Amino acid sequence: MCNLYGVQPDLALDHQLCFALYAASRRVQQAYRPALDDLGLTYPQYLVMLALWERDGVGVGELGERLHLDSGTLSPLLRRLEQRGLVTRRRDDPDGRRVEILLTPQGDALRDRAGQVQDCLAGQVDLGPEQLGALRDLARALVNSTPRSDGGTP
Amino acid sequence: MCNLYGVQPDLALDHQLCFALYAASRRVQQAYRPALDDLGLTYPQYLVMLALWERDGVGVGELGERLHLDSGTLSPLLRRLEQRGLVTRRRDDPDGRRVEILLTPQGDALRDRAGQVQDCLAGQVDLGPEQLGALRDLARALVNSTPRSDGGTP
DNA sequence: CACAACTGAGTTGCGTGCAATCTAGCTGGC
DNA sequence: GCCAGCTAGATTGCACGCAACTCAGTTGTG
Repeated sequence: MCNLYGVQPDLALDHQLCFALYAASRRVQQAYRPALDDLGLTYPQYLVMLALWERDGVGVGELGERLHLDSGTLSPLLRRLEQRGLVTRRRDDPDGRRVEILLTPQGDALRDRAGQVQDCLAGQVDLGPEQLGALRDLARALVNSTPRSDGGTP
Repeated sequence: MCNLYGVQPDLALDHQLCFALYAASRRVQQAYRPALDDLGLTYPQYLVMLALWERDGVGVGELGERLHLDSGTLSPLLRRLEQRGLVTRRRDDPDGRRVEILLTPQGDALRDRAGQVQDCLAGQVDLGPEQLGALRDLARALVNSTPRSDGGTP
């Protein structure tokens, strides 16, 4: 845990938090994939739909704030969701720069089928509900710690 | 908050394990980025180097097994590492299909500078060592649970 | 030995993530 | 009213991930 130039600070892959999170995140995406294929959604698209089911009629920026994503990622993603008829983008606000994202009836209806997506995880992951809850809370704490600012290593 | 179909299992974004892990993983990548920029590595490239510092002279398949990545991801990544002079790929084994990945002296030397990369996380994340350890263990348990097989939702 | 089945890497296509840049629209100072 | 500066999205370029496929090389069977 300490590192000068002499001591080697445990570079082993398996001991790295970064790798554990990286692999766990992709592992969960794999677990969701079959269910999401049924809905015709990718994993990030599913997360966007989750956010919109919670509250739509928001701008791209607000959506990105909730998902920690920027317009460079969301713009093309939302275009695809629009092409599939799940959302619409309106640009007629008082503020002509804003684009409002709204669910279509189709997009809203998809919500009823989304419950089964979560059940998919339960059958595939060997962690108890308690452990999953703890993992979720820890991960959430990690996300909210010290938002993107300058890096270290001055 | 509840739809028909009886019990609605809480579709709120913030309660989802999938989102927590997804966001946490990207958050950690952001924390590492400044330090990795100094080394001229991307985050996945850094993980590959970690694996190779642990043991090199391995085939692409073995490397992928350790990292849970397939050749479709590793082949181009390794090509870039080779272009930067950090690894070499040899194809003269007894088994002519195998490609052995070996660290160059440069790639090996980079290891001495990699210690500082981990210190970068410590200053940016508001989790104690205990919590980080717990998170790592949980995430690792999740990764190793029920490897990629068929999906759910029969 | 001949040949089908298998295997290890590589390639292709598509959808992210994200930095950097661009563009259109708004806003404040004069 | 005018223009510099700001802001919200969109676009561009590059590097993943991963499914699907190709290709070269090996192995098992007769």
